[in-house]
Amino acid sequence: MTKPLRIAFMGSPDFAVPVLAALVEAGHDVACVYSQPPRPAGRGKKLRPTPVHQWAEAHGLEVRTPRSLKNPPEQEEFAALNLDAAIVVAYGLILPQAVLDAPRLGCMNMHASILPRWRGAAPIHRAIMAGDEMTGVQAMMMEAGLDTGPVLATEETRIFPFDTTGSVHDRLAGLAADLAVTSLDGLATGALTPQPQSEEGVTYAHKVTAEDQRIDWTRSAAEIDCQIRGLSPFPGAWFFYTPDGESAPLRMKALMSKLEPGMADARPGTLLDDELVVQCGDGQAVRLMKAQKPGSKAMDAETLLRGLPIPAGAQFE
RNA sequence: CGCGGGAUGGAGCAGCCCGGUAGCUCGUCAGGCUCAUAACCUGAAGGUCGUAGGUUCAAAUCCUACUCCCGCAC
Repeated sequence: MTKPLRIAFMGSPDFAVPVLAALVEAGHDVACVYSQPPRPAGRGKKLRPTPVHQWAEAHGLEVRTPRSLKNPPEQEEFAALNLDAAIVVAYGLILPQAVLDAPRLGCMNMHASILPRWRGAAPIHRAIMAGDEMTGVQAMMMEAGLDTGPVLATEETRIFPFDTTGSVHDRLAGLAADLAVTSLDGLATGALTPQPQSEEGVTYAHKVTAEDQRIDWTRSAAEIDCQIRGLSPFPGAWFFYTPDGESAPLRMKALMSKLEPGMADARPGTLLDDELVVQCGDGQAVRLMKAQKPGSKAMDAETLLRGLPIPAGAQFE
């Protein structure tokens, strides 16, 4: 690094924490950390500060949690920080033009996809659910549009058949931390020049909704496998299973899977053996490697079946 | 006070409604069988039944409070 910069960090979830930590580690002067306000979350509706908020506080950094940056007083306070740059990672608030323009070098965003594919809120989930084989992180300069700005630097990584959103999330967070430091450096020295995004191949990574989470066993095995891994460990793909002699269906979460050969004449959702191989809609099948039943933790298939045997021929819905 | 489920040897569960000597599937250890094995056979160790009180001749089981965990909602 040439010389320390005076920066603000804006971020909220776990993904952003390693980036903040790396910037602090690199010796930059973090004048202020912006994060989403604490919200009622978890079981008893307790107010919970975001992971970035907690980390910043634990490390003695000033934290601001405005509900919005649209009002002038908030923008003036931001401008008064007299920043070289702001680094934004999954902050969750829209930055108005006045904020984007305030830092001397502008606002740099770390995004978890190869743009312009998967602009928006849930790029990792969407990339895995769509069956993408490659993804990555990018450093880009922010504009008014949603993830439309020119790109400074890219770090790619493969998505393997055994990857989940959790594993890719962690890998990308590490890459993002390194890339943020080098990109900020390159931006300051002029070694890196922002390049406009391609106008082709634009897709949007919409937030994961309740409809995305229910497994439809008539879909293809490949689609279901991607859905399960793309929603693992959070929020989890699920289905219903009603054990023999029970009236109430169990809401089961599927958290890891892999493709298996199916049976031509089996109905989708049928168990082909007593080890959680489930027939899907295209004649193929998926094996559930990790799952969770109501009230308990996620377990690997063998452990789950020890307490809850599920026989061949059972039906998932 | 948002709704509901749960806590039982190392792991996953049953037993609780209708109080009365702690059970299942695994794992571990020892021995056996086998060319051999994560396979099979035999045996053993291992639990103050989440914590604290209460009711009772007697509490895993009934009552009260608390702690932690899970799902939904958010």
